[in-house]
Amino acid sequence: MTHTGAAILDDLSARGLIHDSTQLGALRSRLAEGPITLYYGCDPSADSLHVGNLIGLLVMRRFQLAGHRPIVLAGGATGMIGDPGGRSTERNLLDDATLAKNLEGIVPQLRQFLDFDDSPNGARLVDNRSWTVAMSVIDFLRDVGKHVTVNQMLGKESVRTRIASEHGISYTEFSYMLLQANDFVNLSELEGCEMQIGGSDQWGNISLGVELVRKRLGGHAHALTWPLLTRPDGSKYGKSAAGEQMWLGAGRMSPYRFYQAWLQSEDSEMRKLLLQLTLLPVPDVDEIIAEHAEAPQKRLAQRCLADELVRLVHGDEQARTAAEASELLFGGASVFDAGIDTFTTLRAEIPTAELGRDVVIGMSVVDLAAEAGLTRSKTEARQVAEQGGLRVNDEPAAVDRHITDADLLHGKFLMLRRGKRSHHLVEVV
RNA sequence: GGGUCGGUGCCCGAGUGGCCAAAGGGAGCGGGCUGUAAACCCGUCGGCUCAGCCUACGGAGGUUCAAAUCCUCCCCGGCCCA
Repeated sequence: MTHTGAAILDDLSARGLIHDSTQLGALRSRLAEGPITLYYGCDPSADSLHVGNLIGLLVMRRFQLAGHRPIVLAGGATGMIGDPGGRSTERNLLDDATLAKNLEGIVPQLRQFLDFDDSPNGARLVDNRSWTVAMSVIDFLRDVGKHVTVNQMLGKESVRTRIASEHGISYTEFSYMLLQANDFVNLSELEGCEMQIGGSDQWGNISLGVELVRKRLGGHAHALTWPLLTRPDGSKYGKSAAGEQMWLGAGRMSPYRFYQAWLQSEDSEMRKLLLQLTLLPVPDVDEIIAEHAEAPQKRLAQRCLADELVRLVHGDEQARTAAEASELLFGGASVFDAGIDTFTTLRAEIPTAELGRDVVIGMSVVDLAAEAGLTRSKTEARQVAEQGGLRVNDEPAAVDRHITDADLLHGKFLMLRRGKRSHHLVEVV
């Protein structure tokens, strides 16, 4: 067990994970007294979590490893309302069925990060619908609304920007922060929860919750936020360099694609990413960075990051496969030496088109590239071929190249490659 | 409601009867260099049955041998007046 007691604050600080917080001194002495219960809210608006949730999950993990008790709040109720922050238009309300389906996808992902066992610091998953749905309007106004002034609410950045926008903000979304604040109160009462954590964009909502807990219960309430993870150009780490949404669900983004996305991180970002997105001890990270600096072309740091993350999100087995696939596609080995099991593995990791044998044999590469989805059109395929960027089984293919039996490896696989980084597999069925 | 300016390819933006699939820039894509990077250089950048054809310049009609460019009506946006 690492960083017990208050030492975890020093670790978080060393990783650059503390942005806003309530009185750090008070929090430190509280943590020194013994295990604390804390919570982190996830938005269940999709059936998978995404990179935006990574830091939260990991910070929860760090606390759990330090002996504290994490609660994941799946915002079933708040998810139906929608946080007004960061968006310019009204959000669609989620219905029960969608919510249930989304939770089904998210729960297994949470289990990858946290131990949900019976031990004193076993994680808990709660849904705020359990105390929100049953609450009457009268109770809400009396127990929550009464303690918060509209002046306070209007002062929040998320509300201000929405009021200034042409679409405005509905009363429903305006109420969001009250529901979230009420969550903290309920978790405090029901679970003895004393702290809420979240990204810095949540600070407004979180601090309101802290105030409400203090007013309503007179109890302890602490809060901590981390800075939002951004790229050097200021954009969020929500998408890969290729522009794909970075989901944690294998069904939405294959482990290989996920691995590749992190592998392509910039040198200048590596220390921050390793510190904030992995559980590697700080000294180890510094060692990796030092070694990386001596031979950046080896991309040791990127490999460590990608490997750690795939292992955390998808497990050891997937991390191994993703690394293997990457080595095969980029390591310089010939596809002619690859066994059939390798193709079977690749098949699950990269886009694969299934086509009939009679269709493929005799087909021109240009047509095949377009048909397999490697290019958007035949014209594009032709242009890529003319510029020497189209390959069949790693051999440059001219525009007039046609597929023959000899091109089918193991009698059924064919590797199409566009440029250096884009691969499609064709499987004859 | 009146007036006025404008709506061009993924985005910005030239073009005001033929030489326009339409300047220039950005993004994208391929090549070179390299580290599956950054920067930089070169090329490419609507589609197809590709020396040609088809579809495109807000929408629908019209004038003309010929329209993104002219005319009519309609839709949408900016600004000014009421």
